[in-house]
Amino acid sequence: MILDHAARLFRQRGYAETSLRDIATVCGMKTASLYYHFASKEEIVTEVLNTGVATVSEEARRRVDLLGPDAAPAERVHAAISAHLHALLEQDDYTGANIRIFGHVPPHVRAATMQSREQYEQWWRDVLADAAERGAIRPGTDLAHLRLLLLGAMNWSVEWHTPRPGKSVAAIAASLTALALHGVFVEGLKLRKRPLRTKTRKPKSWKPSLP
Amino acid sequence: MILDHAARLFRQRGYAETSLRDIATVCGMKTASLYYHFASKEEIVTEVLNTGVATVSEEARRRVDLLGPDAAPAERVHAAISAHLHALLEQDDYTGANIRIFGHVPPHVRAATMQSREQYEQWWRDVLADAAERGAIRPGTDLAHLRLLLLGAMNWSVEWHTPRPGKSVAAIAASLTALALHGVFVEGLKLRKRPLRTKTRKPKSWKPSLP
DNA sequence: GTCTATAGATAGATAGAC
DNA sequence: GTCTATCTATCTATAGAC
Repeated sequence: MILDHAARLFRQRGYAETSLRDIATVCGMKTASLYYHFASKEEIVTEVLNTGVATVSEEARRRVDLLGPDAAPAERVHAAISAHLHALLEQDDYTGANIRIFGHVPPHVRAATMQSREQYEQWWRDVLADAAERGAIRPGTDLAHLRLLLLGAMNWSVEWHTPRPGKSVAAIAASLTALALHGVFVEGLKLRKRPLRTKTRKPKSWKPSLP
Repeated sequence: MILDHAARLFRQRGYAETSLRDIATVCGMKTASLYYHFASKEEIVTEVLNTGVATVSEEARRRVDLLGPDAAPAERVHAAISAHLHALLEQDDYTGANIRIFGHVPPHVRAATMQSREQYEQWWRDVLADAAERGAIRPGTDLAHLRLLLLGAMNWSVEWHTPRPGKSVAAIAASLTALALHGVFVEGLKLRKRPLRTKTRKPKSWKPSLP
């Protein structure tokens, strides 16, 4: 399918960096043939963007609804995080393309795909507001910041995650859920004194990876 | 300064979406004049990217070092988060441009700016590893995930933050630090029963904003 | 449905006058 | 240092044959 190839290229290279010639080539055809199926590059990218939101939105709703209406808020948040990351990193290329190129498409294309994005964002507001109403979220928490920071932590993973055996997306979801639930710091702990060092830290070799 | 204008346009519009003509225009000159100062568009973007990393790196080290070597790990992490967000959203356009376009520049430009990025990333590893060694981080925490998720939550803010009176960057830093330290969920709580509803949730009007 | 051929616009980059 | 003029490449898109 043409859109599948387009989504993959957009996710990998970006919008402006992907020409119709590139898309046509991986589809095994010439540039002009694309115009039998689509009116313009903007029509192609609009469909890719909308499909991307639909994919992650449906997956997230499905996974959360599966838990039933009386599941613990923490379970619901974990399901939402897990589903979002799955759609973004494993399901197909549409959601990842949306996240990577949305801010780089022409303004009227952004406007045309904004509404579906907003609806999905609203669903996240509802999930967190529901948890708060049920008393599961610490009073005083800024729910808007919480939502934006969680979505940011997830969305940015398209910049650094590379599928590898032993590096499961489920583990990322578990890490982020744990972070959201109870953080990572030990509190009320008597800190160990900083050990004396003559050198800074182990200059151990590290693999290049974003960011 | 030419690079200042270039950084602003790259951050606002993206790399491919910003032409040398655009940069020249806001500089009050013609395209050809840029070639007296720079050899190519790639040279311009390389300098912008490297300056972006230098800015955030210097600001973060400065802010953390200011606390002294025996400051509590939580204080150091808060300073690091606060400095990163400040550089990204308030200081100038270089860091924001780096975050937004790094994944969209030609591969050899990415390679040429990778090293400074890696060094800054390594500094974050050191900050978190130091906190862990001092016993401040819950055992079993995946430090690589923690770093990537924190940087993601921060970096993604370039996609949604718009400077507005009453919406301080310090508040975002406080929210993320609180999230990292102790999370937002109330634990061991007897959950309130979900209130019965005839309709879903308030369909209240909401303002468009990313994501 | 896919092709060849090409139009029309715009990009990065260069030559040379001032 | 900045300009005008221009080169060359590439892009989106169209026309029309098969």
